[in-house]
Amino acid sequence: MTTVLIVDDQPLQRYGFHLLLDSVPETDVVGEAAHGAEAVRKTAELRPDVVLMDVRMPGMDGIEATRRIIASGGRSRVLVLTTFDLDEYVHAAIRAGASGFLLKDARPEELLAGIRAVAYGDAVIAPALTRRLLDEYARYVPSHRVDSPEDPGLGSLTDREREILVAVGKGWTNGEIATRFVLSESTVKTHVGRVLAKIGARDRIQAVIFAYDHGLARPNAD
Amino acid sequence: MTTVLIVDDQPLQRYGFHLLLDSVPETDVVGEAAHGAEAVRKTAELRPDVVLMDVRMPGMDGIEATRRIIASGGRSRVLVLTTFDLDEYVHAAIRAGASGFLLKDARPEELLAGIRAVAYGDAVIAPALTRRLLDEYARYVPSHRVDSPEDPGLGSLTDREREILVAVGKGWTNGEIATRFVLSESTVKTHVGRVLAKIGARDRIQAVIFAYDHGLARPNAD
DNA sequence: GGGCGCGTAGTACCGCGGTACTACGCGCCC
DNA sequence: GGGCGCGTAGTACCGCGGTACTACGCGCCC
Repeated sequence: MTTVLIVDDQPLQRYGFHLLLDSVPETDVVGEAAHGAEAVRKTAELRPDVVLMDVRMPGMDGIEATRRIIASGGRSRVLVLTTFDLDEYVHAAIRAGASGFLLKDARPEELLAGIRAVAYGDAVIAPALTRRLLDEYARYVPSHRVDSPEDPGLGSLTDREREILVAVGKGWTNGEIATRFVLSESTVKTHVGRVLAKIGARDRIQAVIFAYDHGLARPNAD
Repeated sequence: MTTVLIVDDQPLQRYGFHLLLDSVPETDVVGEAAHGAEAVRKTAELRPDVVLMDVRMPGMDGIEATRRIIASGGRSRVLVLTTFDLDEYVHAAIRAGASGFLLKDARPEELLAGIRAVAYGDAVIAPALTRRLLDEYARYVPSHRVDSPEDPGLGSLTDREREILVAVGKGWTNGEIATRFVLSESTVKTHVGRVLAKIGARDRIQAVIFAYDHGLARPNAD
């Protein structure tokens, strides 16, 4: 039996969730809360297995409430429900320690499966949000154990390529680099292309970021 | 109708998937492959909507096959199936560009829902794997911190424009910013254009440099 | 009530950026 | 002497980025 606390500022929405959860035997709604502060208080008091948390609420919102609930150290897990798939919310909620994110328009079975998974200690994310999460994950999370022999790229650059990267880091266009280095633009493109491939950058913008992150470019006084 | 290519080295396993997918009207199995190389070839030939990809196979494994399929630029999406929830596989598969990961012991409805989501362009992850993914994500992905008060040029930006500049500083394309901020690409272009004009940048590359020089962007661990 | 700033959104257009090739001279070294 | 890394250069092609507009709803304030 999974105990659930429903948190939403709209009574009708709470009622709907309540009805749904009452319709199956494995969940038991132990309480409701209309805003963040009440959610934090009732979680401490009722110790539900799962807190079904709306994000947008007057006063303390769902993210801050999640943060406090997780920080309090209880074993209640939080399943966040968002109407909009605004990333700021998702990021903030992940950081706050939520166990899942589903969109409010999820089908009933999805919601129930989500609650089941969260109660079990797993986590769930709505498919529509997962796509972007994976993209971002792939970009930021270092690929330990797989590749990266300590210096992904930089060491494999030739002297010329490093010069080119520095020039790119200054914000110069291919044409400007060609003029300053006395090369054809084709040659510059060839070099830039190789640099991008070696450092794993999608375009010169990410190369600029790479240059800054690796100390190849340094802030000017503007 | 979603067309599916089944990739698994075990004939019995393929047979099981085939039966399952044939049992519902919305999926159509257009082929099978017994190893990675065959999967790559048949994907190019049959152009299925979804490739159901086993990880562990003799010869070219599912990860490498996924990498090649995604790199080839077709519109086939890959749903990876793992028997074990080994992290190395998950990481590698995310980096390879897979649209989803499910455990082989998933319930039939989960698998079908997964295929549906992936075909639709979304992504899915088995709840048991999501937990760890979120933890790692929260550890590595930097939070959107908007700091740094008054600054020449910077002060004339509206809040929205400053948000856009920060996003540009992360190396995001206009399309990515539009998706993450839930805006049209036109709107993003309008914002970016105004930002460039206000800070006196020629293009977004100089805007990235500006962001770094003014502390709006900060190096990540990479 | 009208003006204004802001955020949103669209159309049209063009050029730079990036990819995918091929090519070749030069110097080095097995 | 042939292979190889490197720097140079070209062609072809396409898409994203950026510009130049217009437009409109909303909230604020004179």
